[in-house]
Amino acid sequence: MARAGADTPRERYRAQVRAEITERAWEQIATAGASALSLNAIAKQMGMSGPALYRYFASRDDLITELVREAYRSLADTLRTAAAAGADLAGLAGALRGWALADPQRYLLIYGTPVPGYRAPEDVTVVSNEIMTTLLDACAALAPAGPAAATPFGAYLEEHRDWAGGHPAPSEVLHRFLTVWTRLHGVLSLELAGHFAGMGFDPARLFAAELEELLAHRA
Amino acid sequence: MARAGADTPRERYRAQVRAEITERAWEQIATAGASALSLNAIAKQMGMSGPALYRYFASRDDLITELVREAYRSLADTLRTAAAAGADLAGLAGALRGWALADPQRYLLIYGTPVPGYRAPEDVTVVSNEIMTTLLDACAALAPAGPAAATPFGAYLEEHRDWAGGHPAPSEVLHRFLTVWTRLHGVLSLELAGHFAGMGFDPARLFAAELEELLAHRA
DNA sequence: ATGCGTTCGTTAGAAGTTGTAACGCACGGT
DNA sequence: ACCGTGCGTTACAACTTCTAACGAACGCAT
Repeated sequence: MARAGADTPRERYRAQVRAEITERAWEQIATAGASALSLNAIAKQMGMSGPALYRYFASRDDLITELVREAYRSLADTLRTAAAAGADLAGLAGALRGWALADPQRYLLIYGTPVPGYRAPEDVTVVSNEIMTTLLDACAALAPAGPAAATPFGAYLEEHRDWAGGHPAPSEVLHRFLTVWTRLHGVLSLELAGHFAGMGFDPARLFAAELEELLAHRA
Repeated sequence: MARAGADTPRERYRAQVRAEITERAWEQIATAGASALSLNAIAKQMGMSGPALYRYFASRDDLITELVREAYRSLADTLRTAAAAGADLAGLAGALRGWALADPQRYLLIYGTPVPGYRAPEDVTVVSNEIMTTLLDACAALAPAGPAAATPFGAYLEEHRDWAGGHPAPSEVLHRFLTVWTRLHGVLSLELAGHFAGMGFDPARLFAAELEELLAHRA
């Protein structure tokens, strides 16, 4: 009987083939988007017949789900590594932007347009929580959060802070985290979607300005 | 010879069929997303054979482009109407959110994940500019913009304001518009993508809080 | 070393998609 | 009343995902 993390030759081969499949899939997604991902094309690139891939992924959606998993894990690793290296919120924001620009479609696979019916599997919500916790920690480490930081929405969040998973941060910091998240995503996603393309200014500067204001008014 | 806006019976019929096609297309997109749009399914819903639709749209991408056009026009009309009715920036933000929530996939068709190679046709950039101008006007009408509003990025924008199309607003207002746009989009797109789903708080409150801060610190 | 079972990759095929080609028919302007 | 333009049809090509059945190779156990 094969255990979960067993290391039989068959499983090592299987893991390697799965890795090559996702690698080719990332190439396709980067150049043509997730909707254009073709199992047949991947199979031909690997020198196999189309149906062979179904030994490794039950369906196309299954492969995409694995890609979503990888994307979440990659982002969580990137942020955790940066935080472990002593990065503050500004450092994490920079790491986030770098990660997103390295493969825009990978970022958009997570935070872009979702398929209406799709439900993410349980394990990605765990990694998603790790990402949010890393940013939340950085927000908490920023300011002593004097009483002037109190906001009406922060007070409202006091009664709706279950999503923070028992994080000890005061509700003003939760509010702070949400503004950090939404604002960085706002600039980043519009940049990745190309909406600043013909406008002539450097999106990096807008991102930096938004981050600046985020660090200055620590309301 | 048929002129551009002619009203021959044939053209009226053609316009009506095209309208019904896009209507069915919007239904499909709303329930299954843009990537699941099927010309065949639309044709069967209308009681025609598949290839018949190619008399009205040269390709699937052509249909989607028309939907993008309709979405841009609809949003531009919504904002222009609200502005004409005397809505200030807060009113426009509310109109924007209402329009987005009415059909999330329609919003995401414009501001969501783009297909890497896709280039929007010229006429949608015109409507897109109208949308931005409406918001820009509302930003300009807000504050007298005292000298305290000057920002480094605003100064940078002074030399990169071609995209504003000769709008007379000072560069600080241009910066203000960009923050309004990116922040509202940040909250809205994460809400529409369902990333606040399991978190228990009301996204409307976060949107309102972000708008509040946008109106308060008119930096 | 020699089975034997699991797993892999194959081909064949079903059901779906977009899109083209060729064929009538019916509508509308002259 | 005619006659051309445009519309809808069926047939087909080329693609997609995905299932089914078959054969071969691989690895574990004896």
